Amino acid sequence: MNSTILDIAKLAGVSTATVSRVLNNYPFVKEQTRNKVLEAIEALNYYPDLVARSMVKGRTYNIGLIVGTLGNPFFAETSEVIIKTAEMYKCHVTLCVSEENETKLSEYVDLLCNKRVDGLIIGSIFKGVTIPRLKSSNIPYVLYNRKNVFEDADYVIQDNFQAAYEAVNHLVRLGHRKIAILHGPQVFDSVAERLEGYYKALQDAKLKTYDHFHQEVHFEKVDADLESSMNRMMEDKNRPTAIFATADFLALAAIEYLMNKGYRIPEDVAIVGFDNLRLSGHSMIGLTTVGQRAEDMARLAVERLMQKIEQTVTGNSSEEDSWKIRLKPELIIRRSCGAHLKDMIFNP
Amino acid sequence: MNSTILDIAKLAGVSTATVSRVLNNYPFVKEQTRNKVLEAIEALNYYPDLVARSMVKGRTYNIGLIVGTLGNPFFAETSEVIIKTAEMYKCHVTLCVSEENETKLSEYVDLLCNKRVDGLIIGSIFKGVTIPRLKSSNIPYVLYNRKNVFEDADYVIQDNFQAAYEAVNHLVRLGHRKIAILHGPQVFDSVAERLEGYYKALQDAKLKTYDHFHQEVHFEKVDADLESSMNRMMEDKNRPTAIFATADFLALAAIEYLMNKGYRIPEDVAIVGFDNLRLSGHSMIGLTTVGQRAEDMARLAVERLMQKIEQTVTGNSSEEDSWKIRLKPELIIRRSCGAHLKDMIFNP
DNA sequence: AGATAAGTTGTAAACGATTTCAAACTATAG
DNA sequence: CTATAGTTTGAAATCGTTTACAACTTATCT
Repeated sequence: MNSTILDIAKLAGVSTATVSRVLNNYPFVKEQTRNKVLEAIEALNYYPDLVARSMVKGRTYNIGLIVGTLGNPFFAETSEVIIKTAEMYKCHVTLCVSEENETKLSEYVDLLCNKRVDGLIIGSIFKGVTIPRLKSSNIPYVLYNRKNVFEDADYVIQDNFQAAYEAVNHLVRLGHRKIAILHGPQVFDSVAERLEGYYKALQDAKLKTYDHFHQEVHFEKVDADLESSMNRMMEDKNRPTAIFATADFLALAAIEYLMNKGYRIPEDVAIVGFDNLRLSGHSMIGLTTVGQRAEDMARLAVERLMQKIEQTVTGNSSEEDSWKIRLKPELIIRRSCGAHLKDMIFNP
Repeated sequence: MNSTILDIAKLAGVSTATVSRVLNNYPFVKEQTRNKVLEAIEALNYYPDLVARSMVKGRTYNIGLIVGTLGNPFFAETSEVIIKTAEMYKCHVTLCVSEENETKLSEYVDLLCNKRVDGLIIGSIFKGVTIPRLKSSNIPYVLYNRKNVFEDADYVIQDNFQAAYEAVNHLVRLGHRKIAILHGPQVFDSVAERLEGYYKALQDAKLKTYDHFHQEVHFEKVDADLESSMNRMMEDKNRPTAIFATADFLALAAIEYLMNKGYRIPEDVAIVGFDNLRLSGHSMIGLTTVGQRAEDMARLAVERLMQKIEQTVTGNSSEEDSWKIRLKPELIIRRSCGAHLKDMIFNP
């Protein structure tokens, strides 16, 4: 169907080697032959078969990207940045959604390796999990957003601990003494670190916490889980006056729950989230939150991956350089924490 | 580095043909040899090279997906559904973001074809544009969300005209006489159709429209554009009492603008959007909007594409079946249109 | 002119699988 | 015991490129 390099060669009256040379802009091709070949290419409407090229070159110019779900705006946004950045290196990306499922993740890695992707970027990984193929094959890969598969993996993440600490501390400084936390699954090290930040902030402020003050929500059944979590948290006589949610979408859901129950935000309950989703900044919402440097994370991950791929291909993987980056996020103060109520601020 | 089928063959003491046979579960391989081969595979930690396989099979089990931007939740969500659906057909997807740029779109199609993807799903296409490679190569492809590249392309879209008609008509029935429209670029046929629906609804209700009642916002510079568009619309003495936005994110931005200017929603200005983004349903927002059947669209697009690929591969492209699907969206009534204000409804 | 270098091309071997074809082996029936 | 059909295997071609190597031309220098 498609014409091949051989067709071109025949039509132009040269060898396939020569065609390949003009295709790849080698020097030392006589202008005259180059033109003959170019004409043949034009005439036969030829396009190179990148699959064949990949096979002999040993590079596909494809990288694999595994994220939890594109329903999470963080992943959607970073995926786009990754795609665009990869493009600067002439790479395409094959996108997989793991649904945060360990088995699927492992299968994707296998499949992508079999497809001979040049490298892997993984945004969806779990605390203690090791992925066999990632160890056995020596494909370059970079983690982002989460770390902790095994010791020596390169990654770029947020400083989750610090960010959570500051977020909670902000609530403390606004006078809150009863601060609860609504968090995602602890198998994500990011969540675990945010929890630690929360506890440290409480401890430094000498505040007590209670069992019903920290509630875990499972991502698979957010709606049901959230309802019961919030019930446990708010139906106790000893109610929190502020809630730190480890993700904006949890914060938004909490707000929804609270408003439906007749609580005012932030007067009755102050809320701080984490992520800074686009909608969180909307004036009808005004969620105080931790702004992730999502774009930086995505871009850095790709740049590092490309560097590793380059090393692999040139065999210069000499240096034992590990690469672990921890970005400093920023607290974005809006309405939901009550900081705009002047009389409250700095008046503990 | 990686072991090949030849290594397996040697170790197992058979030919590569036999190895291939057990790899592909052919019948007629003696149990004993099968086991020898399996052992060798195990021993050498062998994984098939899918690139090589693609070359001889003439199928990559890869499809290309081109969307405008993952920043648009509609594309993020549909991309995920497409990825998951494709997976059921054992296909991976290479995702490209065109940024709604015609040239890029064309280049992506070229590149993806060169990569020998089995098919293409395109969500980002323009009204009059033709993409040369789509015509010249006979790669199967399906459009979704927008149509209208050239006459005979398969597509699945919303019934944008009807949906817009109903949305505007809803405002009419709520008693509004001055209904404006805030819309995206008309190069998208979806937008153009929504405009037509708007005009038809006004016409049927014998309502007048004014120049400053319809404002176009360009996606590249939404913020600046929106500000000036809304200024033109609202600073006229003859102000609309209701606005139909052809996209939720425009509606949300409009709400933000209006609230900052001190208007109350929906008492001063009623708003209806289009998309039903997740956040539009949030109780702090309550945007009345048109619910797209995004998931259906995505799933159907993949299913059709796979069908076409199957036809291509078996050569059964006999029937002249064109496939054009128009899904019926649904109006989702929430607070922003004012329908909950009982005294207004059905009392024009 | 002859040596040397530089430019230009073609032959053939990869890359790692699948697949056609024929050959060899085994079992069954007459 | 032989014909026949059904199993089981391997040799070699194939997919569409790139590339190492050798060979042949042409230009340059002494």
